[in-house]
Parts: sequence; structure tokens; C-alpha cells
Amino acid sequence: MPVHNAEIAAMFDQTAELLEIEGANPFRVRAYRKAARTIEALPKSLTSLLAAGEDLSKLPGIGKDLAAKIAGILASGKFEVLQSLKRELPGELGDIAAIPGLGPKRVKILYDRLHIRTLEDLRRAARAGRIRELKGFGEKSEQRILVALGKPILTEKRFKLSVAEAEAEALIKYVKPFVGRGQIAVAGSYRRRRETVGDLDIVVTGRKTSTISDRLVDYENVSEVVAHGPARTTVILRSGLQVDLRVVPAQSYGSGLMYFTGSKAHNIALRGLANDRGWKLNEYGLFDGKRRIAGASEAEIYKKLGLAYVPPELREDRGEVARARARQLPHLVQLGDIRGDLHAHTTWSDGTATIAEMAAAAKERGYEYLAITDHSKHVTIAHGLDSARLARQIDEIERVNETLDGLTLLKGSEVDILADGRLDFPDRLLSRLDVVVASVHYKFDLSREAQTERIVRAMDNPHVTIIGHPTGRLIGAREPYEVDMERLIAAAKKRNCCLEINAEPDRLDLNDIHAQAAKGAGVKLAISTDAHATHALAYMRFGIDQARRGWLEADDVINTRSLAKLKKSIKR
DNA sequence: GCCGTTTTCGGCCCGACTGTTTTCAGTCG
Repeated sequence: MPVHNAEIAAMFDQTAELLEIEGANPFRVRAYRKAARTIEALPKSLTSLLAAGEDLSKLPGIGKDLAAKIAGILASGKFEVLQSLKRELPGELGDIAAIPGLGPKRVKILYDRLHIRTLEDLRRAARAGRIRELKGFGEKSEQRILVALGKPILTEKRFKLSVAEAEAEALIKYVKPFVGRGQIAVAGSYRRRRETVGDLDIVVTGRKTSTISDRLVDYENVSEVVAHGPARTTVILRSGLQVDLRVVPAQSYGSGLMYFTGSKAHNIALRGLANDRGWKLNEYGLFDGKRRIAGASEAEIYKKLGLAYVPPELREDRGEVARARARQLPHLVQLGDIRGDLHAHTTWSDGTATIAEMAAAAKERGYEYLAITDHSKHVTIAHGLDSARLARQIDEIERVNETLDGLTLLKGSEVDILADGRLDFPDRLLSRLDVVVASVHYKFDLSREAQTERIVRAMDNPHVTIIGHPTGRLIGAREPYEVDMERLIAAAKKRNCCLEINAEPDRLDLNDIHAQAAKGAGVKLAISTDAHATHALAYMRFGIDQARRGWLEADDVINTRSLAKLKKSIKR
């Protein structure tokens, strides 16, 4: 059973955490964390990289030492460094450190002085009033610990981007009047367009003594004020979403926005570049000594650092800094590049709009084409079409097409991939379609091997244009099924089959890393909404976000092409 | 533990807020 990348990343994170508690060199701790992030972002499994003879120490943040350790983990399934740390520091110290206000230093004090190893130990000590007696702790610390222990979940909660967007829009609407002529922006992972966000980071310009943060505290949806100072305020909304508001002077807007947009790793890389030149970069600007040499806009800071402007979606320290220096950043795909949607449902299966209504909505968006891709019969709950109904629908689409001007409906199907990889319609029918999206909708629990085989077999059918939502995940609700994405990508390339970035905000499947891997292998992608209603065609922008995070350019995306070119390029 | 068109050793991002303190360590982003 090969060790997955995610497991090795988790081992390194745990190692970092315990090393930190132990009081190890903080840069060694950071090295483990950075390596974990690198591994998480790898498009291929470490097992296959190693098998292919790749030198792992060439990966960013992974040197000779960690490369050897990874090889050891892959061979044995175990990581001796972590195991020995666990022997030294047994218990649930990681869980304890997750309590707000408790970090490695204080966890160590609790462990050394009160022998606290578990959350239960901590609860007993706090109730007995023994924590307040420790140096560096007080009554407030003890109270905060008890409150935190009383809450059901300590795990980090992340919000889907679409949900965070609704919160952000309401909040901005509330705060904006108080900003006056100043500027305001939502930064953080929200601006980087990650599929989920942990908190909202808002940057406003104004004087530090500004009343804006006071206003935030008064916002009706605030349930808790975590911190409230002149330059920074942190609150938690009723929904549980945390909001950090940062006030900077107008001449620092660019640096403040950049600092708060992150990612942290991207910022650290930029600050390192500033250091190399003897400068300093912080949220107030880029400084040569005490002199500010840039800060009002992000663009001028990147320029001074000798870099091309890096779009927020790329700021993950996944190679964008080096590419920006070499002027080789991709020209990312934009919403305006999209000429049509290749995955949409109607009242023929489980959609809420008719073919004509969907066509009108697509035309309103300025599209040249829209593929009607209703479910096939296996998806009974969605009233999937059988062969006879699909044949009738094809006639109907042709009839509607004659009434349309400027928009072409493409005849399609979202055909189910059966458990053995066969498709839910016979070839003679599939051959009449312009677009065939093949998707998995059941039997998610097949082995990795069998699931991969199933989908590859579906791609063997030359009528298949696109594999729909290739991993089946629903963000926050359903894990992706086990599948070997490297093999899927290689198989798609070989067969000239496309993969989908499903733009539905619950799916966003493929994710950024897989999309980048597909591009790297020369596979084309379709960004499709899977719309079940006319308004859902607007989800396209979430798909664009994900595609941009995957470094995709317009040429990588088939539905940026004109109808004529599209038809040519999807022919297999 | 990583990394290097000045370096294979000596650096490694930087500041705000809180609580516990009498000047600052720890935590957080």
C-alpha cells in the first residue's frame, strides 16, 4: 500500500508541531512546514516521482536530508523522527496547541509544570484553578481555555468561497459608508480565489485612529470580538466566519493589500527578495532604510523587486516568483474568454428550465454555444433519459436551434459511466451527439485501481468528449473517490479526451493542482457549469477562478474557442 | 532543515494585539 503525499505532508506537519513544542530551531520547524506545503501541491505522487528516478531534493524546500527521509517513509511507511518525538511528548499536544491563545511555548509549560498531556488533563487543571498559578498565565487565560474546551469542535472550519462571498458582500456594504474616500478590499484567500476560505481579510485605508474598526465591532452579525486595536480588529461573525480588518494609510494601500492577500509563503519569498537588496518589505511599504520606495500599489512593489505583476490566484509560492522574475508568467484565462458552456441540464432530466429557456439565458451571457447534456437513464432520481427520450430530445434541440439566432445548441448528454466502465447509451446514439460528458454518479467506493480502470475504459469510447467532475468530490460534504489522477491525465492525453473543471461552487472539480497537472501533460480542459437552472450559468466565474489557480491560459480551455474550432478540436 | 551571480556557513519576514507584566513574551496572521 503506497504512502500518499497527503500522509507524508501530515507527518511533516505533526513533526513541525512537536519540534516547536520541544523548542527546536524555529527555522527547522519552518522547513518541515514548507516541505509539507510543497508536497501537498505536487501534481504527482512521491512514489511515482521516485520510481521515475526524479531527484526529490530538486523540489522547493526539500533538500538532501528531507529527500532521504521521504524515501525512507515511502519504503517503510514510518517516520522515525516523528515516532521518537511522539515518545518524548506523548498525548494530544497538537489538539491542546489548537486552542486559541495556546501556542507551543505555553503548551510546553503546561506539559512540564502540570504534566498536562490531554484535553481532559487540561480541563481538570483549569477547573482546579491550577493554570492561573503558572508564570505567564492568569485568570483570563484559564477562563479562555475553559470556554474553548466547552465548545464542541476545535477543528478549523473553512467556508466555501461562494458562501464567504455572500458574507463579504453584506459586510462590505455595511462598512463602506464609513470608509469615506478611502479604499477597501477583501484580501486573503478570498482574493486568491481559493475554493474555501478560513476567514475574511479586509484592508481599508484611513488613519489608524479611524472609527472603521469600531464600526466593525458594532456590526449586527458579530458574535465575538477577538481583538480590537487601532490598526487591526478581529471579530467572529454569527456564521462562525472570522473577519480580520486591517487599517493602513493611503500611501500603504498596495503593500497592505499585498501583505493581507498573501499567501504567507508568497510574502516570505517577496520579503526575502527585498532583503537581498538591503530593503525591507512590510505592510506599510517597501523601504530603503527609512525611505519608502514603493507602497501605494502592488504593481509598483512588484516592479521595484524586479518582478512582473503576479495575479493573486498565483500567489502560493508554487514557482510564480521565479517565473515573474523571468517574465514567464502565464497569461491567465479570463471570464471574457469563454464562448460557451458544455455541461447543462434542462427539465428533460433534473433541471428547472426548458431547453429554450436555457438557450435564452446562454445567449444573454453572450455565448456562441451551449451544450444540452441531460442525465442518462441510470440516474433514475434525476429522471435520466433512456434511448428513446434522448432520440426525441435530439430532434427537439434541432428544432429549437432553427429558431435561434447567434447561439447554437449542441446536442449532448451527461452519460453515466457504469460500474464496469461501459456507458449508459449505445454507441449508435452517442454518435449522433456533438458533446458527450461522461461522469461517475454511483459506486464511489471502488478501489483506486478499479475506479481508475473504470474511467479510463469510458475514455476508450471515442464518442466521449469530456470526463465530468473527475473526482466526484463535494466540498465539505463528500471526499473525492479514490482515483489515480496521474493515470487519468495520461490516459486523457493519449486519447485526446478532455477533462472538466466543474464550476459548480460545491464541486470545483478538477481542483487547481490537478488542473495544472493536466495542462502540464497537454490535456485540454472544459470549464463547465453543470447548470441545472438558468441562473447557474453564472457559476462560470468560479470555474474560471479555479482554472486561473491552476495556471490555465485561454488556449488550455476548449470552450474559449469559436464553435467551428471547438467542433474540430473535440473530434477524436 | 534549506539555500547560495558576493556566501557551502550563517543567514532565514515582519508587525499588531493581548495578557501578564512593570518592559515584554507569546501568539497570530
